[in-house]
Amino acid sequence: MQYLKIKDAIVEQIEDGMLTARQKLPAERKLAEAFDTTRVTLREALSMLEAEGRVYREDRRGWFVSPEPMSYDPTQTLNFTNMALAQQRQPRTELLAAKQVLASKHAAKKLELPPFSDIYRVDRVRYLEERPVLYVTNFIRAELFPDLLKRDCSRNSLTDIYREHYGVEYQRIRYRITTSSLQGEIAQALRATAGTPAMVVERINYSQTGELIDCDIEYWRHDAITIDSIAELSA
Amino acid sequence: MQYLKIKDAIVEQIEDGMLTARQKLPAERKLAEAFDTTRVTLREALSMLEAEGRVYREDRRGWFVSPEPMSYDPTQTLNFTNMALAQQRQPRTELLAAKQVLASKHAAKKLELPPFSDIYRVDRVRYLEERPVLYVTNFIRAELFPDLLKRDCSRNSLTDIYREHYGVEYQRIRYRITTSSLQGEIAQALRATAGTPAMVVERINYSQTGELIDCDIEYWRHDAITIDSIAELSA
DNA sequence: TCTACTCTTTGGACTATACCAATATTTAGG
DNA sequence: CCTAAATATTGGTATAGTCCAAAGAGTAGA
Repeated sequence: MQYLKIKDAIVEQIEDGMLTARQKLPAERKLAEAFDTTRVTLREALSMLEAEGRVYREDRRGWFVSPEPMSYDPTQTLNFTNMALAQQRQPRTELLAAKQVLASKHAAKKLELPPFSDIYRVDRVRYLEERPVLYVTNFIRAELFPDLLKRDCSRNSLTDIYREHYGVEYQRIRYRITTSSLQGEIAQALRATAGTPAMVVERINYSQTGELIDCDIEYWRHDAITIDSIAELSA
Repeated sequence: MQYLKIKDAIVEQIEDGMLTARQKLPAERKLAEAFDTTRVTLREALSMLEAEGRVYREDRRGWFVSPEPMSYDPTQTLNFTNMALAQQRQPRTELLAAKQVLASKHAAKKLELPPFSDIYRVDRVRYLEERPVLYVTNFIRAELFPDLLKRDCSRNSLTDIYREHYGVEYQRIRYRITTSSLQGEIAQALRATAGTPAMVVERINYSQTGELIDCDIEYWRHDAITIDSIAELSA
């Protein structure tokens, strides 16, 4: 089982600091030669390291050393930007689309609305140190936020807009965490190869008055995140 | 991209009910022939389905259709058995080892104890419908539970023993969720191939009096679980 | 009927190679 | 010096086998 040795060798180089976070590994053909094996076996080893979250790849660009994951507490309202800054990371957000649409079956169900209701849909990609790590889609009950899209969604966080312009704040969050893999446009937006392991966080958010506000689906590159939280039991 | 067609064909068969939960897929060689391709490509497709959580494999035994994941709320004290029963699933637990050991560096740190302290270590494998899905290791502060190992750990849940014999209950839980992959003994115990995607849940549990009781590391087959919880924000 | 041994099938791992399209790099041109 | 076109490199996908050890099935013996 030769790929174990390859794995270990690469892990050692990472831990010894020969390879540092976000650094590109040599080309597959070069690595395969260095380890005296074929690309197939080499890629087997790399895929395993990818599953462990030690390396990641960018589609057709190569393999890179994974940086430390960001710690994420779904029970905090802290938005991505503030969460990142609190951890001395460099966040950036790219707005892909913000528009009013008719609710899909899936979105309508999540928002507890009849099919084809008017909702807002906001798609964003979020970066850490210029690496795209998160693809988020928000579905928002339109009737709660008239003219939401006239606010500058590309510069302000949604939670800030909710609070400042509509007096609405998150009070209760239902979340679900699953593992899956990145496909299609989402994979592309994250510069990932289809099939890259992912962590999926789905949240449904309720306001102070118990009203359902919005829901979001987050696709994280799985090595970029660790969920970290505390639960108090009321017993 | 032929493996996409293979994926879709298999997904379709699952969704049409031709293949049902826990059913074994045909042998790789048969499938490869059926799709007119090589085993390498076929395995590529299967690995992708594995990453998506639609199929799983048992080491050297073959590929199977993933059943519905179990929903797991880390903020509930419900132990595995009750959680499973509440969801009409059939749980079983196998005790691998329960012994008093000297704390490893890692365990000592988690338990906030000096190195080489006396602790209990309990290793268990948990099954759903006779499929091994979870490998748990508990590290327990020995001084809080004299003679714990004389109780029947193989028949009773740890939380029950804590409560009934020592009057200790969980009050606060710190948890961390990561994705990784199964390796070595853990993979073996779960009948998994090394490298199988996994969800890792680490918990540190505190009692009513705020005292650190124990911690546990849970390795889940990633397709067997979805984390499902609610957070109330105190704002 | 149950156990122990044998044979066959199957998954895991690996070699060697090939083609294509998207990158990255170099070169030529304004 | 900057831009655009030509070229080289590289990752993604696929073919066609091979070898091995574990698992499963079948068989013979107690």
